[in-house]
Amino acid sequence: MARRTRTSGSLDPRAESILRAVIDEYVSTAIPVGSHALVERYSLGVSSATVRNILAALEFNGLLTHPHTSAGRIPTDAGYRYFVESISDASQLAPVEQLMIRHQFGQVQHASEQWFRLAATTLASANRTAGLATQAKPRAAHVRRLDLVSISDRLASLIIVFREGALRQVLVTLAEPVEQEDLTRAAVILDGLMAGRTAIDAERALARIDGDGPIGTLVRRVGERVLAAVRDYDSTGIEEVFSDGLLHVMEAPEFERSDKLRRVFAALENRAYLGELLDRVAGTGTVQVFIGAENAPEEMRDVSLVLAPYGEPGRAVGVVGVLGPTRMAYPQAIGTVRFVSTLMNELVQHIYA
Amino acid sequence: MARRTRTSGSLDPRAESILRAVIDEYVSTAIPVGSHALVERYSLGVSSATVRNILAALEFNGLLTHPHTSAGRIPTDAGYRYFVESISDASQLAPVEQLMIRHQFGQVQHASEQWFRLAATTLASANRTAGLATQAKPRAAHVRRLDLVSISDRLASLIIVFREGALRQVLVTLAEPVEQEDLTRAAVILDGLMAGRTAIDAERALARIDGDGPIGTLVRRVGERVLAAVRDYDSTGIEEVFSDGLLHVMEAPEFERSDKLRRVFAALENRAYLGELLDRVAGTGTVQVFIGAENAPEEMRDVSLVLAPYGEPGRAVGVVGVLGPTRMAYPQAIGTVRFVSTLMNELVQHIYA
DNA sequence: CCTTAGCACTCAGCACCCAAGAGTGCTAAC
DNA sequence: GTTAGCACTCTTGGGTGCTGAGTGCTAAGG
Repeated sequence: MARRTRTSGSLDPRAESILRAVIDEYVSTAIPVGSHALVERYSLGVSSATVRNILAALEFNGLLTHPHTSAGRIPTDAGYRYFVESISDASQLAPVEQLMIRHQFGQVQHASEQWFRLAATTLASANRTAGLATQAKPRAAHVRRLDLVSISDRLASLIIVFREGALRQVLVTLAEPVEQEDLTRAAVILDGLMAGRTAIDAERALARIDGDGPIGTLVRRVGERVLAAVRDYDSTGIEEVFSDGLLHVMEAPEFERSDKLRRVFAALENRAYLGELLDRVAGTGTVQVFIGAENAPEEMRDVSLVLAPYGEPGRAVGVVGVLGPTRMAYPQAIGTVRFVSTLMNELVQHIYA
Repeated sequence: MARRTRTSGSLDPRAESILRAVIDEYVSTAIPVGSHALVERYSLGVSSATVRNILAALEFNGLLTHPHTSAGRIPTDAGYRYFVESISDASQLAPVEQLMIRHQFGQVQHASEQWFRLAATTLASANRTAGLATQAKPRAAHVRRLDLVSISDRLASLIIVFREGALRQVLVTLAEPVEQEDLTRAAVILDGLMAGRTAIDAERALARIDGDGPIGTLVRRVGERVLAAVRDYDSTGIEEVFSDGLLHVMEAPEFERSDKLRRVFAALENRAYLGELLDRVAGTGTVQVFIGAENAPEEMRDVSLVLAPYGEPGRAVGVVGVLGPTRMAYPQAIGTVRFVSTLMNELVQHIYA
């Protein structure tokens, strides 16, 4: 027994193919898989006894485990990890699926802010898991445009458009009634002052304004609000994590009992950790997989994430991905996530071109 | 037995107080309540045998039921309905709670579009149920402001501000490169043309534009997109139903098994029916309660909704409310929903003032 | 040295039963 | 009209025993 004790390093090809078979089988059935089922369903060319020996070795290596003595084997997080490492480069999405996804994206070209939602929805339905996506967010916010719209006597709506097309709307209460004309005038001044600038530059520019006259005070007052909004936009790590397809996750038998399911929801609400992951992923240029207990937070223990960044490195970056049970079809997930992220790249580049 | 056979009409005061006691007890414990528990915990001044007689009568009237022979009573939908009818006018929220809610709303006065989200969140946490809210939406959309912002050579962002402050952003691809200057010029023309108009008026105005010169074609092209956006805004029944506090619903023991819980999620995704309800509620000026099987769709059978409209009748109307198990603390729910809706009224009136 | 057949052993899952307890409905007395 | 008493019902939980899947080990065979 235990011919190999190294947990890392590559496995004997036969052991590896059996690991694959176990994962394949378990991912599709959710039932622990025994030696007999393996020789029956996969042409391994050996008897169940031999398979048992290999299974025992894989278990010794920490790649498989037993729910109980007389049950079949299930992959451990380490087992999935090994599996994922061994396939992640090769996992290309089938052309049919590529086409289907591309088609979906073709439908909504014009509604920019909907892209990332669509990405989540697409990923969810393609993998039957939860899909996640964030909007592309820049390193340092650049204001592209400012506008002030009168809503009532003393209330105006301040609209800020950022370079990558994100929008912020802020209500501004005014000390005294102001006409739309004056608002427009103030907006033009502010626009000239701040457009194309980052928060720091804009602050400097604003400081040079003289506070004389009603327009001057208005500009100053609104200017402060703009700065606050820009800083806020800068500081929020993740904009908003849009998720879709939770119903798919509910279907997984491992979340049959609602307390298990609760944890999944809690995981999705754990913005702090999600944000950390997203940052980490945004740094790398490629698909990243986080499996079960590799995630620090307790409630993430039985879910896996497959995430990929998109956007222009150093300018605006967002993340798309998938969240599901650790028992997940990783090759499929990695393939679709990678494909969707390249699609999103194209869309972002289209904007910056 | 069966001294009274009328399902509607008022009950003998003693029977009513026992119905209340059953509901009160069952709502807080989720355990079927028996005659013994009632005489023990509520000072009814009669023996359990008498209570049993009354319970039997209430069951005959369809207000209570039995899960099985040797179990206590639980309220039927009709029972809840009777109960709700008997208290709905009186249910004022405790001043302490009013203060707490008011305080929460005080925090975010400036971020208009966040109001309705806050309403949902507040309702969710106050009732430990799911909170729902839609944005206030006008009968006929009035455009308040248009703006065109260059994003790249042939791509511009069209921003439409509606009277009640809602925003729409649409990407417009251009046949040939256009400078921001020309975009601004076109935006000013369109703005003059459409501001303050409904879709029908704006269409007429647009038709009168001559299509000459590059600006003319640009105006026409963008104008079409504006009309499409306005019509779209007009036609979507419900904007978006924001919900929060699903975790609370997951905690309810009746949704222990995830297939039951699934139905709740399905109910939330049933936009068609929700939209219908919201329309119905928006028509009336007051809190409406929809209990269990009173809802037509199958997946709504075991949830109740407490909804109230807010806004200015005939101008912009939205809905706030609560979704939870039929075993819900109705007086509390009705109280908070009513209170939040009046708060939202104040906010909307502030905008239209 | 690896493979395989055979066999004893383990253990979850299921069916089944039984006793306890909660609660009812009915009857007869007050 | 109310209540005590009682027989009856039905869920719940614990306990038992069986079955089948699956393992690990051993010994024989290539």
